Amino acid sequence: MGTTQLDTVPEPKYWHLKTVLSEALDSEFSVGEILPNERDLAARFGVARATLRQALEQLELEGRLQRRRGVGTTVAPPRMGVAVASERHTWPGAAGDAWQPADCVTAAPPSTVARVLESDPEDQVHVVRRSRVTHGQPVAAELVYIPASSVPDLSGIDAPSGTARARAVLRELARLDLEGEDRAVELGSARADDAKELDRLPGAPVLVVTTRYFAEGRTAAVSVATYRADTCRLTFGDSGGVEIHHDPERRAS
Amino acid sequence: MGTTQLDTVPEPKYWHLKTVLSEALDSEFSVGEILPNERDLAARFGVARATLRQALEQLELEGRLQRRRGVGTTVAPPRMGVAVASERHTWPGAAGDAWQPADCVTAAPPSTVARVLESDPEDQVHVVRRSRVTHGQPVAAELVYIPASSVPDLSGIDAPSGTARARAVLRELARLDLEGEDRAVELGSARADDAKELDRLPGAPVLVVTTRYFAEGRTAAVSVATYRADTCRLTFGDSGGVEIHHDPERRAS
DNA sequence: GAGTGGTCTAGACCACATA
DNA sequence: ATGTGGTCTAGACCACTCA
Repeated sequence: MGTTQLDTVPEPKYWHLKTVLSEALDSEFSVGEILPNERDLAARFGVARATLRQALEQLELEGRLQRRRGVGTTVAPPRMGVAVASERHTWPGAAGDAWQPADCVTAAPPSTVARVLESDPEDQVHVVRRSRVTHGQPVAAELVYIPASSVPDLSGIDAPSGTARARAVLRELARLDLEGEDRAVELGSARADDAKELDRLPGAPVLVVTTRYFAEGRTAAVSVATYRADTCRLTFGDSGGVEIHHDPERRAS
Repeated sequence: MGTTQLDTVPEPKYWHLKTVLSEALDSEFSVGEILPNERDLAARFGVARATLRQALEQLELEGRLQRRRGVGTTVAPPRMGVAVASERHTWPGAAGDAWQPADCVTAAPPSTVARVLESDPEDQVHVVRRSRVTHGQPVAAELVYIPASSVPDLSGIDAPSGTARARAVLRELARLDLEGEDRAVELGSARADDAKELDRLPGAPVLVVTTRYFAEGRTAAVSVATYRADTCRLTFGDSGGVEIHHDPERRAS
């Protein structure tokens, strides 16, 4: 009878915990600071460690925390803006892009890539591996799939693999007239190899950016780039993550 | 001595489980089919339910599965391509956009929004709520923050709130000359209100798209759109998720 | 070797949908 | 009423980092 209806929707403990921790992070901690370990935190809040971990996982997903096995849990800096595309379309490897070619092999593409390349899944393509580092931190790993038909004249290149070959293949690709680009972003989880390169555990959340490059009336190349979802904010457009100050009066010393 | 080094890195059970399930989904299940319940599956694979759930969670994150409390786990259809931006810049609410205005209130924006609006966090702004439905399914919820200075002449509008007011405010905003746009995409987790609108549980993974609209040399409006990360693939560029067929010969029958 | 986060277990109860 | 997924517990052991 007298039960006031305050508990209409009993909030899960981990959700409430997340809110409390989130506010504590704002007010009582600064970037880089180390939190108490999970067992202590769980005891302090009077919950099981698994419940506490559920809250921490969400905060890590949101880029508020960084957890490293054997080390501890630290307060993460704000996500960095990473420019993914500007108004100008350019080939991968164009002057001044943020990627560093690592390797190039010849292999059959995954079926999903073969489909957008409109090629036979059996046909081998060039696969250029590149990585992207920002502020001394690895933020993305990329595979560029290039059909042989897009780089017809590879006669001058003798390196069978390695960064030299990667550079050469991209240079050859750039001889085509780029007619357009097309991008898609979706959530994924890091494969074991990507995870290693991104310094995360396998299964870590990543933002997968798939880019199609059009030339000669067809899809001339496809890139699949895997960004760390915890540390990156992908930016599109000319201002690319840089703060804009239209009003000169606000640019005070 | 005789120990062959096969177990260099003992793969976690849930990871192996995820791989096995993923392959089973490809070969033995079709879209919409219901999987056995978690207790049965766990027993079948000889693991605890929590471990099985860890694998299912990853598969759901990747958009392979859909789980609903009280119902069961089903095989998800491929993610739908959702056009987020095209080469042409347009104001929110422009003719033919995919959003449906729901409401409009006046409130102080969150501090993060106030910062990009370069406004005082205390200043109230118009907040238009919109939702986006594709293939009969809610895919995104959006809040558009519009400073009063961007819609100076609201004299003709008497509706204090509701969809009528939302439409009117957007119409007024569109009188400004749009000079540019700026987008950022990052991973987030659904707030309680968004989760409800997206038919998900709070904390569900979402892709947050923040758009700045520039006019009159400043940021005239900011939109924060929250897309379901499990079902959506965000597309950028003119082809917006639609398959392109450059070669007329392939447009058979 | 001590301390951290990561994995795993075997239970229990709850909220929700459906019949 | 039954069955589903969601939450929670109290342990255990493992992999990793670092002093």
